[in-house]
Amino acid sequence: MKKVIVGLSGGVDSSVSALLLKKQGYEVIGLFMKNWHDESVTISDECPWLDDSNDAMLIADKLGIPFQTVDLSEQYHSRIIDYMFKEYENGRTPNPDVLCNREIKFDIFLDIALKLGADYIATGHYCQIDKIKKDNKQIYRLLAGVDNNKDQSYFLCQLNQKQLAKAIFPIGHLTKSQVRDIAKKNNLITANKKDSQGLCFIGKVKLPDFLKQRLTPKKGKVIIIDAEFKGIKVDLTEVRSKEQELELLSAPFSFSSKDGDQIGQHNGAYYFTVGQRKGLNIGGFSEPLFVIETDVSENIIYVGMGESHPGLFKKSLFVTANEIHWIREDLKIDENETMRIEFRIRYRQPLQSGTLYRFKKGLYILFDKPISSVTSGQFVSWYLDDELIGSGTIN
RNA sequence: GACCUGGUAGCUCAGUUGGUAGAGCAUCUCCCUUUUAAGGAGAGGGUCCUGGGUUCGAGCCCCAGCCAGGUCA
Repeated sequence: MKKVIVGLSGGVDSSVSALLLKKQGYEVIGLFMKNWHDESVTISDECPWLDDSNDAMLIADKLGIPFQTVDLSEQYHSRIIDYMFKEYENGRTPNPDVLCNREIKFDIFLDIALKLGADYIATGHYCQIDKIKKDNKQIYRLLAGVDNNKDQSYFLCQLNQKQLAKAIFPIGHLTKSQVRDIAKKNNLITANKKDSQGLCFIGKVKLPDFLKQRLTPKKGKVIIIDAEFKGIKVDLTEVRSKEQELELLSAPFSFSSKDGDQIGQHNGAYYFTVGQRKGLNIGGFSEPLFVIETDVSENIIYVGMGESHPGLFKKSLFVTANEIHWIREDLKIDENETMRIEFRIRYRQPLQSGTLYRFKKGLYILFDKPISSVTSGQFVSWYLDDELIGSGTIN
């Protein structure tokens, strides 16, 4: 009998995952990860993990499976929190939950599970794994969850073959409402529990407040860039190669404080991110203002008025060579090769179509249509149909 | 110094022939969502510059003053 260790979070998805594994005949063990202690930065009034671990325990009890708790907060701190602060400090916008899967759930947690003698680990993610044989080699495909509204493949975009080989996603073929129905029919106490939100393991936080723990407030200028400003237009007349064209199209704007009027002050450019609307605290305009660029070294925020301001849109993005990640290494393209793909640059974004271009320095994606708020530090993941085949950090 | 224009929610402004005020933006809350964002719904918020006067009644009319911007000497 194969042994599976399931990460029980105390939510309905992992509860049903454990239940289904049990019904499929696996030897199932529930493991609860505690990764965060500090309640001072969360918004919710109560101690979130205490309820969750309690629910996880009750589920394990109900299913008649062994249950354990592990405290990975030290590793979570060094691998996720530190990364987060470093990225924000550099003016990028990290995605800690993508990292959490790569570094915690499918690395440290996986190790623990293997040491406990597990054959697999399982989580309640809405995504699926498919196995194929190619050249006599076993290949694992990461597929989107059937529930189009809940597909969480994006958060697993940094996993590799080794990790996928050990992973089971028992609810990926179900919709959220089916999962809840199963939970109800089996009298699981988590059946009607609200979906978890906020940072994985930490919960809801107000980001600027969270960042203030380590990034000290610094007053700086907010400058408005006119929609007609010539520095926004990309001049392609002198372009000689595709690589050069893509470089220009994906480059960040290099505004200076003279390119527009100062309309206000902020408390630190690194608290803001491209595409952001709320929190600027500047009114008096006929349309909302959006951040179109932040300059952390000069501590300046550049904004534009209206959601269709040209400064919000990009035609291309770049991933440096060492940050390209292929889940399907057998499909990876070499230098000077291209590939038609679909992609998304954030969770729940509808898939966009575009073309990959691989050069020595890295990988470009040329979008079929301009995309708003392309944010450095975020992950782009690319797909063939519903299979996620690779990802990278947006430069 | 004279004249002109304006002083209405945090900001930018609208308020018809006088009947005790509105819009956008901002803010807050909720929803959505394993938080880059965005998006959706709702809410709060005004001595209508001050002091007089006319009127049953004034943000709107009259007078004086204060403040801001402008024009002319």
